[in-house]
Amino acid sequence: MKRPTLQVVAARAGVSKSSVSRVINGEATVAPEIRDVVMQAVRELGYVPNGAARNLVTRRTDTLAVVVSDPPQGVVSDDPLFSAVVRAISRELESAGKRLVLMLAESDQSRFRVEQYIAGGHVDGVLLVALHGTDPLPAALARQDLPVVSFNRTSAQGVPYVALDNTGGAELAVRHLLERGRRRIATITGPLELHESRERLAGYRRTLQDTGRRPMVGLGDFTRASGAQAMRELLADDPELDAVFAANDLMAIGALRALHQAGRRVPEDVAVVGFDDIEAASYTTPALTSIRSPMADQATAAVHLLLQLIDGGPADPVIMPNQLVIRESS
Amino acid sequence: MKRPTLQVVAARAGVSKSSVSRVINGEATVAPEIRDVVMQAVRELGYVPNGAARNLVTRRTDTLAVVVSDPPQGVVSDDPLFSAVVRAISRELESAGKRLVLMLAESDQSRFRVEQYIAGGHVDGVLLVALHGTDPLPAALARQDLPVVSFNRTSAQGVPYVALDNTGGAELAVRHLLERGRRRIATITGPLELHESRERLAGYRRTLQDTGRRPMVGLGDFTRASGAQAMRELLADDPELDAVFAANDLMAIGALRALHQAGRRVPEDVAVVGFDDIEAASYTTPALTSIRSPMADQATAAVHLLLQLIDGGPADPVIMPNQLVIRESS
DNA sequence: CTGAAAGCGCTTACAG
DNA sequence: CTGAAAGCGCTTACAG
Repeated sequence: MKRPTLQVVAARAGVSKSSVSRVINGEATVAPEIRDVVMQAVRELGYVPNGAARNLVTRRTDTLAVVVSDPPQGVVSDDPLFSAVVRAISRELESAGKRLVLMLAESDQSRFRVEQYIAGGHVDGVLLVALHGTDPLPAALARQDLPVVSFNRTSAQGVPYVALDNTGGAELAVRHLLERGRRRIATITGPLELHESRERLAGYRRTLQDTGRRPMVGLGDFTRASGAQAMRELLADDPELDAVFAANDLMAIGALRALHQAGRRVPEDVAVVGFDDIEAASYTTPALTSIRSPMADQATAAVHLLLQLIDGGPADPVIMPNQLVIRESS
Repeated sequence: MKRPTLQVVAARAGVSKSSVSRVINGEATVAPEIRDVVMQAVRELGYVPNGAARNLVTRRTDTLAVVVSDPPQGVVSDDPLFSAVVRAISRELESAGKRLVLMLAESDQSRFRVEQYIAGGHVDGVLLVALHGTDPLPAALARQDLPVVSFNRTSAQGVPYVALDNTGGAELAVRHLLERGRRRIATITGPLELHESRERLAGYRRTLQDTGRRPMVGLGDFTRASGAQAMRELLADDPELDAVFAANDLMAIGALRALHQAGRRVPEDVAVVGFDDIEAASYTTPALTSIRSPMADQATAAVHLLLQLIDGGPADPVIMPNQLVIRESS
């Protein structure tokens, strides 16, 4: 059975299509008796406006795209934070009466599809998550003169963002290790294509440098396996190291495992600090000290910024502060 | 600057709108020279068809909704599997040229919004994830005569599903513990509103029953914290228990921690088996034995089933088998 | 405050 | 194979 249209609601209510439309859209200038008879008809017929027809004329879709631009290995979208971020975004959009189209851009082809989709006028704005520094997407989207907000800092000009204070977070971590009396503090980095990885590394370097210590850098890619691998390499390079700052918790968990296998006690022999404070950080043995990133708040802020931008408001970048959470591993 | 329409492409190419439309949609009956001149104009103008206008007439949107019907605590959407599932679905849809609208239905209000959205003709089909046994959504959606596939078995009649063999998985786990010579095997359940929780519990009960052993059931809700809590209670009830089957890995991880704190060695004193085989299972100390659920395959199968249904094909339920992965904890 | 009419940008029979 | 015309289901000036 076909879905009823405005037309048939109007017929049923004995008024014009215009009036039905006005009632549906809650316009003030409608006589109460017309409102009532229309609402009655709407209810009886189970009428719901056709979205496509409405979008076509209003040029609004009340839909925002969340584009996760992530390499195929899934640096970000396999991350436990992914759910938290998507969830927070979804809730925020929901309470604003908007919808969320999720697109993963893992390849050039899918990146192209994203652009096409956006160009097709399907969404009112775009939230970019997990960009590489060299990602072509922000620039491409900015060209479409559609509101865009990035969840990371980007190299593209004029794309507003809501970012973590990654440098500051790394400083917190390293300073904490120094205060604990650690002398040989290594770091395990995320993939260096990502801004946040570079910033966390920079924070580590700068803090060590201020105290005249030598940096020791192991390369990871934000996965547990890479954290374990980098830890083994760091131990081989300097068996005397007494602390490690991993640029995210997953790698810290991998490092804990590698340290355990190498017979090192944590924190007695080697102190470990992670970054993100995912739920799993409380459940490792020993429980992991970490830098808490307010991901949910960041997501909320990003959505707000985007909605504000869509309404023609200003778009000043936002930097979210972090917090050190001390547990057993340091 | 306004986006170009079919109209202006036609003018530029010196042909009718009909012809442009045919070229865009790749119809065979177009003269090569017309095709060329149209493609040229499309390229020069950067033309992309307006989605709303197209949807309005074709009645297809090439968009599918993924509805995560989850209580506010987020039993499922905070789960590490959430990313894996969403990711697999997204990839599969992408390769089929479809889009994904993600909706979380956490309250009656948001459930209503989901229904409205679906009724608005915005999507061609719906994939339901994480249903309670009593969730009203499947029935409500089925009434809209729109293709629906559930990621769980549902109580609603006529909603095809792709489910795990939860009962069989639980049997694998318990049988394994019995083979290891364990005598007092407890279980920690998921929230019993969820079908899968009940099925895993049923598999546990049946297997124990077959060997005449007494069931010991602790109630959890799929979170780590609940696993730890249930483990403490089970230990208080029966300090002699020598094995526990947790209905998911997160709870198993919580249980490991509680056992550690209670001074029990794993697996010497108590063997532990989880369910799902999330990545974290390999990184616990000791590494966790688990039942591997082919979540990605399940997601792929669900998408296939839905696409098939949309094309008017049959919709036979699918049950995915599980596999025991033995590690150090048992 | 209400209604008739135009129009949003496409696709699709229908002639030719 | 191509084009003119109708129509998808809405909203929105414009009269009244």
